[in-house]
Amino acid sequence: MIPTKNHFKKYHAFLARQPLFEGVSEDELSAFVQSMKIKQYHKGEMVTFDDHSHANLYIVYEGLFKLTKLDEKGDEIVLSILDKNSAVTPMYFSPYYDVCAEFVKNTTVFHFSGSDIRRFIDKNHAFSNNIIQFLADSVQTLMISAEVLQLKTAKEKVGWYLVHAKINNTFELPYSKTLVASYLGMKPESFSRALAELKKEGVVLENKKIKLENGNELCKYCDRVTGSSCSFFQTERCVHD
Amino acid sequence: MIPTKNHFKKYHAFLARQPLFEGVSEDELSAFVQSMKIKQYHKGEMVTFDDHSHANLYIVYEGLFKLTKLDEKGDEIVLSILDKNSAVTPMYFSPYYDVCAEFVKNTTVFHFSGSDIRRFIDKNHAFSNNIIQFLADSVQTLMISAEVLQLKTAKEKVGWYLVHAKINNTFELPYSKTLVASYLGMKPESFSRALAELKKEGVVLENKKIKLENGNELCKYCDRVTGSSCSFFQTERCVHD
DNA sequence: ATAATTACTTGACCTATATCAAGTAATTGA
DNA sequence: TCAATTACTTGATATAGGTCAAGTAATTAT
Repeated sequence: MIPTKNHFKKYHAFLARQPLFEGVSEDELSAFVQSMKIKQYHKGEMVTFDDHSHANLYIVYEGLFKLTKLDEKGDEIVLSILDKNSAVTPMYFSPYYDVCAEFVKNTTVFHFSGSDIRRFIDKNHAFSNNIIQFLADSVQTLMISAEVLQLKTAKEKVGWYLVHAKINNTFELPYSKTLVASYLGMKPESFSRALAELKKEGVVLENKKIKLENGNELCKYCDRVTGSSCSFFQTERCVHD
Repeated sequence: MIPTKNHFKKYHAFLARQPLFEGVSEDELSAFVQSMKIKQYHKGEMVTFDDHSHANLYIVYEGLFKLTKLDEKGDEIVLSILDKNSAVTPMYFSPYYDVCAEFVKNTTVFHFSGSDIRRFIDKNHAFSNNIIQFLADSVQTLMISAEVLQLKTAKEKVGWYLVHAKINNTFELPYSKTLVASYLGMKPESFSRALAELKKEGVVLENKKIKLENGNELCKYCDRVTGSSCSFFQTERCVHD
């Protein structure tokens, strides 16, 4: 699907808000919108990147899906959860690396071909730097995930996940328990039991809303990078130094 | 330590061989060598990146160390093992992300300051693209590690690690069993038991040398990305399609 | 509005790998 | 070269979280 003139302004404005396009001029951004393709996926769909789609860069306009890696036995790991404004680019990966996108909701993604992206990188310095920052963020996120998945107990994993919702002030679990559990590398049963443990510590999750008795019950589950965007950070209320 | 004129040519040649500097002209490379600093670390040393060293890019000239993340209990995960020619750049990471370098052997690293690297990226297109490729490779490696660590059994993890040595034709375990075990997120005892299991399948590890009865015993532990550089790949001897 | 489906919970039980312990083998360093 | 240290192995035991089962609650679709 090619964006109609009708929608052009809307998409332009959407891209302008993306960190990937920060510092990119209006004119240059228009060139991006011109080369952009739109694709919709249905809830329940599972798509693997083939040689061709490997070369693309994707930005989620609307919806929800998870990037997973499946093994022969049918077990899966969730590499990341992507929703509105998330981006993913397998374009620099080996074409033999087969990840899978599983769509949790009906989803609209914008994508750019590998050759277009390479052209933009070559002539647009801000964009090139944004790509570097985007990849570096991905590296850091994956390193933190590795740490969470390998070092933390079930209760600590859930506490760690919930503390994000406290820091961004939504106090809400953004996805279903099952989805979050799989992202944390645990089974829904274990997630449920971990929540029961946390309840004893004053952390209650009631229809996706997190309620805290004193307000600092989740601090012990926080990591420093996440904590650095907390309003408590570097005050005496914060556990980090 | 600043490189002496004496060593200048040697270091220049070393950098010229690094993928990070591929496509960078001789002259430009000389500018890199000028701005380069050298640091040596001793076996057993443990160093965390402070606000300042966070900004650097490091390349290992000689030696061996592991990048780890420690938790309060003293448990650690090994994010990567770095030896000659390995590179690492925390420069794009949050200054609050505290990883640790543990030196396994006496090690010499070259490093470049964040501001120098940013300058090089701005004026050198090939270098900028190399940085993008380097970060993308890191992302892919971390994703594959996540998969190996979460989805595979102890025996599968060890088999997966050993298959690399078959594919690169060294048939040698490059590091100590304990180090490899920690990289695979397992204890030395489990590594030892996994090796005992593999022995039953015809895989023998004898003073770091891998011996195979038929030659294809490790193929079942291979992943497609690793397998794509195997001489069996896309022949009938390969398990991948 | 109601049936069907999916999400979540709780209990009983199982299993892979960690832990602890005690030993042998290999490496390092005076 | 020999003592000290570190690396590795093997067995016994513990445990966190997975699996299976059966139920309730919440969504979704007709």
